[in-house]
Amino acid sequence: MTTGTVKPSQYVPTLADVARAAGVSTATVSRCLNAPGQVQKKTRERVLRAVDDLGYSPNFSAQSLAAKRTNTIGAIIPTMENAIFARGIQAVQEELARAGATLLVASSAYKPDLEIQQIRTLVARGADGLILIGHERDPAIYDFLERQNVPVCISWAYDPARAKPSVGFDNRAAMRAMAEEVVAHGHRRIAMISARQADNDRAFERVQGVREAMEAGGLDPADLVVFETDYTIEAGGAALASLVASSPGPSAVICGNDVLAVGAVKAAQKLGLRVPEDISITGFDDMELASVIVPALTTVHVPHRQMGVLAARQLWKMVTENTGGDSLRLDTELRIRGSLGSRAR
Amino acid sequence: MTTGTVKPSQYVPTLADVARAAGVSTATVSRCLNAPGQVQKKTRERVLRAVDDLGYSPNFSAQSLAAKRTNTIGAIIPTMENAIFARGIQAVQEELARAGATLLVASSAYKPDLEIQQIRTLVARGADGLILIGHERDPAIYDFLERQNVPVCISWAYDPARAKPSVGFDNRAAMRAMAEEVVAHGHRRIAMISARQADNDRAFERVQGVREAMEAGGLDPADLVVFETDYTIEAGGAALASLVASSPGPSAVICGNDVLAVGAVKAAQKLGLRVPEDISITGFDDMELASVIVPALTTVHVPHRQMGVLAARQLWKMVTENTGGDSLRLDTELRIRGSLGSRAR
DNA sequence: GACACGAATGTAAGCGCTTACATTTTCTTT
DNA sequence: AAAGAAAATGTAAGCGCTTACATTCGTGTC
Repeated sequence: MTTGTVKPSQYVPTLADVARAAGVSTATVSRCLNAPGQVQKKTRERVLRAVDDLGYSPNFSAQSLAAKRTNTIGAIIPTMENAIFARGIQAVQEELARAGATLLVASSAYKPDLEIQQIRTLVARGADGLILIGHERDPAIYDFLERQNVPVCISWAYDPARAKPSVGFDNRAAMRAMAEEVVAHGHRRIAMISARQADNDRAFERVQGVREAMEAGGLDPADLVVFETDYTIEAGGAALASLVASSPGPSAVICGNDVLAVGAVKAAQKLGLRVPEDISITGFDDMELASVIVPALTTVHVPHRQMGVLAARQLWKMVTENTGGDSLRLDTELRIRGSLGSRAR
Repeated sequence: MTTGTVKPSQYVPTLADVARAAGVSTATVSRCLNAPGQVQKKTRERVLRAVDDLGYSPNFSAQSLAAKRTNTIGAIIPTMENAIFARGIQAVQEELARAGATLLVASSAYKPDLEIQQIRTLVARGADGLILIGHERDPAIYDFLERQNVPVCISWAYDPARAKPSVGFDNRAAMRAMAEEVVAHGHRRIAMISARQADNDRAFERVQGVREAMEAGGLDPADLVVFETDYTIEAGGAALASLVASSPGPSAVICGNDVLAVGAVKAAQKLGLRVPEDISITGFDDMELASVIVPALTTVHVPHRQMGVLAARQLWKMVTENTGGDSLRLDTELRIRGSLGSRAR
């Protein structure tokens, strides 16, 4: 069904139209809108009425071209389809809205080159600052951001040793705590399902965390079998199937995130394995899914919303005060639930 | 940890700098970037080298101010935290990227006035077109969009009788099919957990669908108990608890979406009710959660990704060809799974 | 070799706004 | 009531780009 063909080109009023209608200069109108305190009440009312009458709304491009600010923050996340990013980014948006700024979201699908392209796009669109996930990326792009004078806040990671401030958690320590718990449950044959470490420093850090825990527990970290795959339920399931097919199969499988873990649990059950009696499985993130599944997932709780709020606040401060930012470490918490049991078989 | 204090104000090159460096006019540089065919190979190479050397990238605001287009589409969804919107919107983004356009996402938290504000913001930012969820909103805002000459495509709903083209599914028919299945399973005491109908035409349509199915099945639609609440797992659980506490309790609870249904299933189990032996529960959307939970959710499968792709394509066509758009109906499908059983008690 | 013609390039006028600076008005102060 | 200070408003110069129109260049034709 076609609802029309060619639309008439409507007239959109400009600042100058409002000024004319109100009998003032464009400067006064501009001030009415941006610094109402500077203009007399009587004039202001006249101008605002004209704004209303004409249905004027400012042109963003002109505004930011003239003012050299956009009040816009860009965020580039791996994907919106993972609820944890969606939730964190929702919090960022709400916090920025509170400060009068807008959020531009792009996703990189975990691809470094796509991420670079998105960064360039957002900067070209005049993002006043950027929220990026994880520290690791081509130094050239950091140079570019430096040159363009665009402040950056890293999230979903914490490492005060890096050049850019980060608001997040220590992926390695968090996963180490989880793995220590697994070791404490008597597990010796431990395997891990992870995202590709090469493109993802959080994944890398988490694997390191497991290795550290093994070492601390008297196990040989070289024995850790790491299966790298996509962050999807299906991939997690396939990974688990492949891990248990090997000999000797693991008694505990530590997953890089909850999505993988859910896939692993379902796959294990489909193979006739009982979780946790026959095999223990752990996750990371504590998304809703984790406590809905049976057995509930033992996982690492990450305060995604809070992280989003704090990252937004931090970055906005850097933008408005034109200062470098502070790094902020958030605490994660172990959530021990049904999917982790003591050593089996 | 503070990583810096005051940043030096770096110099960002402009078109004019590139022109000077390459020894051509700004017009030629502009053409090199936007219509390379119009400039001779030799000149083009010289210009592009200058672009590279200087690390030039165009200023978006200036560009769109001059060209009066932004190549930007805005989308306003109720929330990013519901995976189904995240998924649909991710598809929209990918499809638009393919066409060389960018997506701006805002969320309204299901609040009509917040949505209006977001619409105005996006339009002011120069969105060339808008994707909105559901048809129902203040006519004044449609007038505004008409006046601003911003094309709109509605999604997550389908109703060719409305003024704006929609790419989505028939919420009423889809839910009616689900409810007919419930009735066919012998259920007579049916209750529904829904989002607030006043603010949400999809919710309203779904309730109507259930009523139609009851009528068609010889039941009195007035007997339908509708419990309105937020779209969260907890709210779904609370709603279920309250429904079963009433007398006579329902033998089947139809939920407005999967999130509510998951909450309902968990709550029922916590109350010692077996699903579906003691009580049947159905959902809507077929999100991942639906097939992960035990028992798996009987629900209505909605092709969210495809919907996103088609809506994006439709809207972009409206924008570039400056035409009215077509409405497109997508099919939903019943997914009968473990959570629906035959009449109990 | 002069001419016409299309292709390549240049010139310059905006796009709609902000803001430094100039000017006018209003309010104090004596 | 005059002078000076402070507040309100106006003037106009950009911000960095696109694009209509003007100009120049290169080529083929006779």
